[in-house]
Amino acid sequence: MTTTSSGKPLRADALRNRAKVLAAAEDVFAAQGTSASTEEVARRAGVGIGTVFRHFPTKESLLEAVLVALLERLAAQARDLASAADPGEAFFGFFARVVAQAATKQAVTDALAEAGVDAREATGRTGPDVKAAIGTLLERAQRAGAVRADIGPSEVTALLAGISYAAGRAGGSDDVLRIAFDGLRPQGGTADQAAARR
Amino acid sequence: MTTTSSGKPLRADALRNRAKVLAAAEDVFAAQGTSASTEEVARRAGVGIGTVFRHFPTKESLLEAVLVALLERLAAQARDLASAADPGEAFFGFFARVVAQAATKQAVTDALAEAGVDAREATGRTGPDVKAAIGTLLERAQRAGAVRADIGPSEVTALLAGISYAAGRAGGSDDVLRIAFDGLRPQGGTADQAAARR
DNA sequence: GTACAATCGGAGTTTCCGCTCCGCATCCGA
DNA sequence: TCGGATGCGGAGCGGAAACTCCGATTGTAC
Repeated sequence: MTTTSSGKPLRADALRNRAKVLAAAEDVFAAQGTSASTEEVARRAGVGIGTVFRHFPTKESLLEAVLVALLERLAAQARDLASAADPGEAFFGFFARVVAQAATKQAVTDALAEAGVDAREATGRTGPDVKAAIGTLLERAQRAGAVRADIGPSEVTALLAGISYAAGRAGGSDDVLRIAFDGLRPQGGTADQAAARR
Repeated sequence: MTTTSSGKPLRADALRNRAKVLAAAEDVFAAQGTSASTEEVARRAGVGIGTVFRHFPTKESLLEAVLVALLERLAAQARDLASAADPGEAFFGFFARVVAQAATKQAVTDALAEAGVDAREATGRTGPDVKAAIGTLLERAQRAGAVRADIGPSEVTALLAGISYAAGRAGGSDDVLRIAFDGLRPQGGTADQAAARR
């Protein structure tokens, strides 16, 4: 991450500017949505527009870089929790934390959706990372009996994106989260069986 | 809905064109997302751009009209199911139907989100309609013991929006739907749940 | 049938935004 | 310290999309 795509080492100031731009982009996109203008990012970063476009030749590539950074941070958080004492608590805690973040930062939701569908270039590389990290978190929780056994990382990621979306819009995210958690726990039987039993 | 905002009766052709524009807008926004151009809508409707802007002075107002139409249709569907034989089936069937629609029509998701937050002018009038219709559906299902008793229409609407969003992006919508349904059912109260709730 | 008003159509205007270009500033190796 | 290479800044280009305006057209009352 310290070189350009052509392999040349970057000058010190260029490296600094690249970081400034990335941080500013993250702020701006989080606050105003992904349709915020590149000029706004440049202003926030305290650099010229030309600088932004030199480091990220396309607005799409800038967005992608921001999303990748978000996803990497998510993956790191998930990995940190992989060795927690209580697997169930680790899994649900991670879930809740992501949703809480998404409530204010719309970009997180987009990032999660992106990770689910990928099709993008760079996210196609970190997307699986997130899914893998969530996967181990999920597996441990399942082995501990805290989470139902009949779902995989894809379903969790999709649900995460959906609940995050809901939390970002509506106010009462706690209740929705509770419903999702209950749905994720081991069920007393299949849907039909449960219905027949009552 | 047959007069302009100034109260004058509309000419017959104007009325026809207005309907054509609305239908075309619904199609276009469903297919290409809400960022589709007004010109595209006009082309699809077979009218000039000027006509579109006369009936809907702003793109936002056009979008709003489309969303209101969607919400009204949703509310009508919900009301029709309010007298179904099996309240649980009615509730979950409605839920599944909405999600299935959202998988292809992104606009539905936006409409639901809009209904949850409103803040808009016209949706502020039909949003409550949807919520009320869902409310009766929910209440009957709750009284029949098919849905947990500790949630209200707001939570259902939010969850509906979130799951619809997830279904529209990721592929495996069935599994996510299953998780949501299980979360919506009355909870038997596993040891963990009982411990967590108290 | 006629006249008038309402409506239509679409070229043109305005605004906004992604992106380029190139003279100037800054860095860094010798 | 000095010179070449690298990076910076921001005016400006190109195009897309929302919205306006007015002559042509069409519906409707009499």
